[in-house]
Amino acid sequence: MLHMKTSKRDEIIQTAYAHFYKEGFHAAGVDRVLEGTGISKRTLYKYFGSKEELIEATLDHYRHVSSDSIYQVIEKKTSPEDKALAIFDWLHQVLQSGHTMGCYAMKARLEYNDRNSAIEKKCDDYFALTEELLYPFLKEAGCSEAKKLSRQLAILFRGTILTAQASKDPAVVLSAKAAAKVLLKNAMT
Amino acid sequence: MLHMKTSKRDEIIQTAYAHFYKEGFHAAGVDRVLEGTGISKRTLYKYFGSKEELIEATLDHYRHVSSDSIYQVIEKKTSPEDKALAIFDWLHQVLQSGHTMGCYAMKARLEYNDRNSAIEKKCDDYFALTEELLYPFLKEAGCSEAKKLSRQLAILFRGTILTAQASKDPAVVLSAKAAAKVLLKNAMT
DNA sequence: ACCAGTGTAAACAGATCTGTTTACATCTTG
DNA sequence: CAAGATGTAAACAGATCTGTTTACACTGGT
Repeated sequence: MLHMKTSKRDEIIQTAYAHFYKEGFHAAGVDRVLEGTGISKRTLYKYFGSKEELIEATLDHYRHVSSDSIYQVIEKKTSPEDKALAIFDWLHQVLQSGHTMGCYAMKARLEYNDRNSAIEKKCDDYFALTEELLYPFLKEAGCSEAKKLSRQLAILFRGTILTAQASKDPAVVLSAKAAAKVLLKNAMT
Repeated sequence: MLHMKTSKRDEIIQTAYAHFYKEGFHAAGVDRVLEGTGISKRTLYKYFGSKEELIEATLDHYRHVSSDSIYQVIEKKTSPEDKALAIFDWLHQVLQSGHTMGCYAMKARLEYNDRNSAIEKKCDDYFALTEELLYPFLKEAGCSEAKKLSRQLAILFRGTILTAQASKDPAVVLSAKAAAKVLLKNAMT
């Protein structure tokens, strides 16, 4: 029973996630999200108090999916340097698989800037993940000012996601990874 | 006569630009954009065939305003290295003046991804400007692979705009500028 | 068999969206 | 003054938006 509830909830989240990702948050209405799923609006509004609450849930979903996917690539690397740079390998891989929709959280962050602080927070928390992911590897690699570098690489990484989405050219990622390598090498005193 | 026409057109563009920037493109309706301006919808649809055509015009407007603003900061710098890095000074200045709405073209690009190719193109052209702006300065500074570096710095810059918008912390820009300096120095063989 | 829980389907409310059309005011120019 | 261009105001069309409500079907546990 509780299991079925959760699965229904997840079903809604996944459908909504796909629609919002492809069409945008304001552009995709709740009706269209549910269209053809056999799920009624009533059910949606039972699990989620509002469309924006549903969006928050999809951001949680994105965080989990995205995190798992990145760590799968990281785990294949051995050295802490390679683990830190693996985010670029991950992105390159994603782009080559044909996914050019960019970062879900970035879309949400820009569409709800100064409009919904709960959504803003979920996005900002997601952004913070990149820095938190990088830090221990940079520390382990023995680089000076690991905190500062993790922030710099995270900034570079965000720019890479956006630029790769716009240009649809995976080579952008290689270019950015080369820059990341320079920054990493420079921090190794 | 022609002058008045143009001024009316510009008036619409500026009002629309402000609304779309603050509220988002799908979130701001044409009615709300015109509300309180004394301009009728009929006039808007005379100058612009559709809302999306109007959005294209606001992107042109943003390109001009933004370009002029950046070059004003660049002109104060003397060395080509400082001129190349001036985009970060410009951004820092913008943020400290309280503007935290991010990049207008970035918003448009993400909101109309795979939905309107004319808008996508205007945004992509805007993004390309950064690289085109950087290139001659890097070349003049005598750095190797100026093309590659201009792209890398542009990527870093885009990430900086996004991160600064989300964090609302101008210090992010200083951190990114430091990274840019490292990349620049590294390219000076 | 019964009842509570869970679900769909669909009408409904009230707002808002893009875009058109009608009617009327104002302003310039001959 | 008269003609034409340009503008506002406002109704209108038809679609879509979020969110609520009503009515009814199914299902599992006792």
